[in-house]
Formats: sequence, structure tokens, C-alpha cells
Amino acid sequence: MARMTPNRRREAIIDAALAVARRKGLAPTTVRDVAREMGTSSGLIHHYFESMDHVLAAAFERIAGEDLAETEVLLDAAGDPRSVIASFLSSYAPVGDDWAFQLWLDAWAEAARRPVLREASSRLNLAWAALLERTIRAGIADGVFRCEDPAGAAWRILSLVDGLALQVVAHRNVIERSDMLAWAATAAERELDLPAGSLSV
Amino acid sequence: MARMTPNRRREAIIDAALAVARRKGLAPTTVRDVAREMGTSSGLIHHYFESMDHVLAAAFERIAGEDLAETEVLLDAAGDPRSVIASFLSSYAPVGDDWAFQLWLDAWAEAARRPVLREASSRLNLAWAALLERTIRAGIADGVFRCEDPAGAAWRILSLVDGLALQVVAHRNVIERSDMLAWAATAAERELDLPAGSLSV
DNA sequence: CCGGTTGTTGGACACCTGCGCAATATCGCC
DNA sequence: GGCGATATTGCGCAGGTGTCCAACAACCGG
Repeated sequence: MARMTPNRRREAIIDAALAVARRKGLAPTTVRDVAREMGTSSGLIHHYFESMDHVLAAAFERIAGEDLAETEVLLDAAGDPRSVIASFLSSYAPVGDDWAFQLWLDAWAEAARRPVLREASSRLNLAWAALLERTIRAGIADGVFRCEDPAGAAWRILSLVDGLALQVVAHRNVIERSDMLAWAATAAERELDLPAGSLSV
Repeated sequence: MARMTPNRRREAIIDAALAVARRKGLAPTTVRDVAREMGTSSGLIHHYFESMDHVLAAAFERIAGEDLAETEVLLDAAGDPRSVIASFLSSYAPVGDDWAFQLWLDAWAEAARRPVLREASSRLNLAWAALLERTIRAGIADGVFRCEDPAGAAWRILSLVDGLALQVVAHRNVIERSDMLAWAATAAERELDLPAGSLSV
């Protein structure tokens, strides 16, 4: 295959790993899968990554990091903290056969067995909570929200949304996306002392 | 190995599978692991189970079902719905190197790839939500709780607790067990219109 | 006591896994 | 243009996986 500079090749490997992981999940993605996806040999992957764990961690970090960055842009763009929370909730709710959240499920389960993945996953989860807390504090400063414990509220909202999304993705027939949205909105409104219905679209 | 009646052998296989899964998680538990744990040959397992997926699903169902049954006894024993909720929360919070909740993480992640496991997992999750809803309704009838939407409240409390426990188990350094307990109690008190602090021990 | 039913064995099968390494191909540089 | 550096190959290695099946052994009814 065409020779690439180390940086470009690293990115290409992560891209390929992500493409495969989107299709079949993080845990069952193998070296050979990634190589085939790239159209190269499998040895190449070990030339750039210490182990397969590092590849998977990098792939997961890429997609989760992108989602996080998008939401951060959203936060800086929209001046209104309430609409930031509202679109946070609706963007978090999985649509259709959404494999992005499945990657989170895989990451959480595999964290116990793959230290590198655990490191990435915990760092990204902390970043999400921090982002949420920042938004809440901004809303309090604006006088839109009222909340005694922004850090706790952030973790409660994030964990609730994780727990709900988990049901939607893992068991397709248990919770509807619309339930998730309604329930998450209700809880967030209570956390931030907003009038009922002000977070629903 | 000593010959057993079909029923006893089936149970023995599930016991052994569970013992292994407790140690290394659900996904990495293999036929040979279970056979070695039982002290028998691996062929025996396929004489009783259609596939390895069925073994794992049965093992998961056993442990999750037991936890559920224990909590159901708790509910029937303690007449006070508030103390039922309180002990639900504290029993849900993982202690130490608790691999029981790791089995839930594995089940949720593997649900997408193992239909039999998904079926068991979704059924048990529904049962947990139903149990919680029943407790809430009992509390409303007793005049202890006030809650407009018992079903929604049940799913919100359950999902929040799942989301928090997930952080405790998957990333050990992100959330402390004490945080989880405090945050879950706060949220549940709001859901059920209880005075702040009445669910903490 | 003997024959048939059936629990149990242990290895074969085909396939997959991550990883390492000598050989090869392709690049930039002098 | 040749040379050194290095990106890339392709396969081998040791080990793992679920599943299947002929053979063996223990039990139970006749």
C-alpha cells in the first residue's frame, strides 16, 4: 500500500479501527479487521501501536472526543445555557441503529480488562461531567438556573442520561427514545429549578 | 466425574459458570473455564446447553435473579417503603472489588451481539423497574411518598443508579461510593417528595 | 445378571487471536 | 544515481475459541 508519513498512517489506522468498531463494536474488533479495512498488512499496525489495546483506546478516544468537542462548540456558540442543556439531552439520545453509544457500553465493560481503555474512558467521562458542570454554573451566573450543588447536579444528569441511553441501546424494546427524552428533561428541570416543560422541544 | 441427574448437572454448570464469571467477567468466560471449574470435560457442557451463549445467559440470569429476589423479600418484609428505598440504594452501590455489577456491564455490552443474553438482561431490567414502581406506589398509598408519575420515577431512579454504579465499577477513580450514595439519595428524595436527608443512613 | 439408555469423556476440527520478525519496497538525501 | 533510513509486507508462532462426535462407563428396568 502507498507509503505514508507516520502521522498520517497513525490517523489512518485509527480511522479504520473506528470504521470497524462502528460496525461490530469495540471488543470484537481485531488487528486483522483493521488491516483489511485499510487494505494493508496486519504487521503494520503493530509497527505504530504498542498493542491492540492502544489501537482500540485511540479509536474510542477519537470518536468520544469528537462528540465532546462538538458539544463544547455548541456551548460556546449558544449563549443561552437552557438551550445548551436542551440540545445536550437530545443529542445524547441515540437515534436508530446508533453504534456510537454502543462504543461507550463496550468501553465501560472492557475497562476492567484493558487498562489503556479504562484510562481513556474515565478521562472522557470526567470531561463530560466537567462540561456539564460548567454549563450549569454559567446558567446560575445568568440567573437562569438555580442549583445548590452544580457538581452533584452535573453527575446526576450525566449518569441518568447514561443509564437511560443504555436501556435504549442495549435492549431495544424496553425504553423508547421519546421516554428517555421526556424523563431526562423532567429530571434536569428539577435539578436546575426550571419550570416543567421548559427543556422539552 | 460423578454422574448426576440432568437437573443437578444443569445447576452445577450454571454454578461453575457463575464462579468463573465472578472472577473474570462474563464475556471472557469460556467453555473450558467452566469445565475446569466443575472438574469435568468440556463436552459435557454442550450436552446440556445449546451453545455457550445459553450458558452465559443462564449464569447471568441466576445471579441477577437472585439479587432481584432478595430485594423483593426485603420489600415484603419491611413494611416501610422509605426504608425499602433506602436499602435498595445502599445495596445497589458496589462495595470493594465487586464483580457482580461488572456482570451487568458485560451483559449490556454483549446484548447487541448475543441475543439470548439480551433477552435475559432486558427481562431482568424490566423486572427491576417494575419492583421499584411497585414500591413507589405502595409508598404513595401509605401517604409517605408523593409522586405524579410512578413509572417514570422508577425508571429515573433505576437509570440514575445504574449510571452512577457504572462509574464506580468501570473507572475506579472517578466517583466514590459515598458520592454515589449521597447523589442517588438526593435524587430519590426529590422524586418521592421526601424531606432532604431522609434517605441517607 | 444382563441390555439398553444416557451421562461423561477427551480429543479432533476449523478457525480465530495478538504479536514478532526477516525480507522487501519505497522514500528523501548527499 | 546510489545509499541509508524506514514504511510495509506476509507469514509463522503459540495459544486460544466454540462445537462436534465416537468411544466409554455408570446406572436402571427387566
